[in-house]
Amino acid sequence: MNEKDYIARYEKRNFDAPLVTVDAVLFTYHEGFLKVLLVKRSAHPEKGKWALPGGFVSETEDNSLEATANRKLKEKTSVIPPYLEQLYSFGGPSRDKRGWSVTVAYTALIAHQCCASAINTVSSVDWLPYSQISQLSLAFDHQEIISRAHERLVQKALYTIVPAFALPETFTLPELQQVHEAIIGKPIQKKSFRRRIEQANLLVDTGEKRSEKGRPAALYRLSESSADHKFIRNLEL
Amino acid sequence: MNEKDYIARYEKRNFDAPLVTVDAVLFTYHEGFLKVLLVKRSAHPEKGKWALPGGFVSETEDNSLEATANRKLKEKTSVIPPYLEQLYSFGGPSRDKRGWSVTVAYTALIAHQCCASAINTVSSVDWLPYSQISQLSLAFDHQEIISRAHERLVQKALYTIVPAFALPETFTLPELQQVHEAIIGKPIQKKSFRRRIEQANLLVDTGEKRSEKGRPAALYRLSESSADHKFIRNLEL
DNA sequence: ATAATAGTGTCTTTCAGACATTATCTA
DNA sequence: TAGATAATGTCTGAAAGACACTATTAT
Repeated sequence: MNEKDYIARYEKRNFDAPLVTVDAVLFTYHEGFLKVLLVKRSAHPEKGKWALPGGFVSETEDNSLEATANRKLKEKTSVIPPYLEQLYSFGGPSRDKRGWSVTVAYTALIAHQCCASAINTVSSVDWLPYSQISQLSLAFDHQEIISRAHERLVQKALYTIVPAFALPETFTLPELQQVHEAIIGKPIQKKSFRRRIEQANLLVDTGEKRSEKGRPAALYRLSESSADHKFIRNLEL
Repeated sequence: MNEKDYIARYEKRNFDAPLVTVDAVLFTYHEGFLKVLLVKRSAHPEKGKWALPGGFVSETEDNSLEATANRKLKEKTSVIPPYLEQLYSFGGPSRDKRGWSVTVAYTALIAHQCCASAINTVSSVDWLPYSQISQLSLAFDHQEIISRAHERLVQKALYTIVPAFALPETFTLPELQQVHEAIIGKPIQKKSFRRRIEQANLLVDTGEKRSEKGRPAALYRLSESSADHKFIRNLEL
């Protein structure tokens, strides 16, 4: 038999396959806190519990796993996040009561204001402070997924400026530092933080300033491909 | 309907689900070369092409994705590798002609001698130098998976001593440096390499020496949990 | 002027790069 | 002793930590 015939006769449903879902841990920064987007489950299983936004891969709608993640996030926030990165795949016989399942988890970042309206209009979707999540009873193994996502985000905060995607398009350096500090959970030396960003040319000065109390701060935006930049030396943890 | 009833009535086969496989990029170091284990496909699809060791998740045999990876590697090498880490999941409608598929890829490392006998006895499994793989026509998207695995291994070589798992349990420092150099593809300063390993206490001196030509080199083994150690500063690329 | 916040100067510390030097083995 | 390889000494340079200092706004 040649390959063409083999493919023609192949029947997926003759084989037992795990369930495949995609889940996203969407972080933002708001009012001093690192927050995670959670969705209250309206259907079985785990009905009524908070869970990560996500769901089954659609063979017709999705051209990639990333597409599934973006589609699911858009359903809940009405926008596609500016930063999305695959985190890890979790699989096993008992993480979902329906049977052997795999979820491909993504980490995403977005500015809080970007989807504030979409979220405030429904009660089943909300931002929860990361620090409080460990006290909740989440669906499936989502507690573990979130903690793994946070772990990785901490690392990113030490050698990239990826956390900038949790802020609006323009932001001040003190704001960016606050995000980093909220993520890693301890203060950073202002000088070290600014020096490395300047030397690597990761930000573009918009020329504008933002003033609240005290001296106005310069407003920056991310420069081209600065999301990919890795410092060769980490900040101290 | 309560959750129990829902689960009892749930029928996976009513839903179309992607195929789920696990593939492993198993690296080793031998005779100056970084090599990858490949398997010649004996069945459709992609029959006759070199491919990564891997296959479908078995809902009955496997308790996790890692278990699938280890099972598949053991089938080919007769041993379970000392280092196994999830790399990335690749998914899409066209990477496998049988339909929308997901593969969870792992990176693994093992000493060459560990599985030399199992591999030499069959012609369908072999170590191929990493540098030659890009010229082969591999099955599925395995070319991309290998190149992604290598990318990650290069990074690991710059801030961990994970490459030590490509060597036997005891090894010399010059050997370890050679592995790192084979991975990153350029020479490393001997002093820098040794200094950081010594300061972080990552190796244990066995007290023995190995002599070929010139001064005998001390034999070391990995110390407890040194696989998890991350240097805060990378070596130069 | 004072308080508040933004931003800089500069000294110290840490650790990798460079490369010369010494040590220990075999032939 | 010469050649080979292992291991160390030590100076330089780059970048982070620490923290004092200056700058710019509002009241």
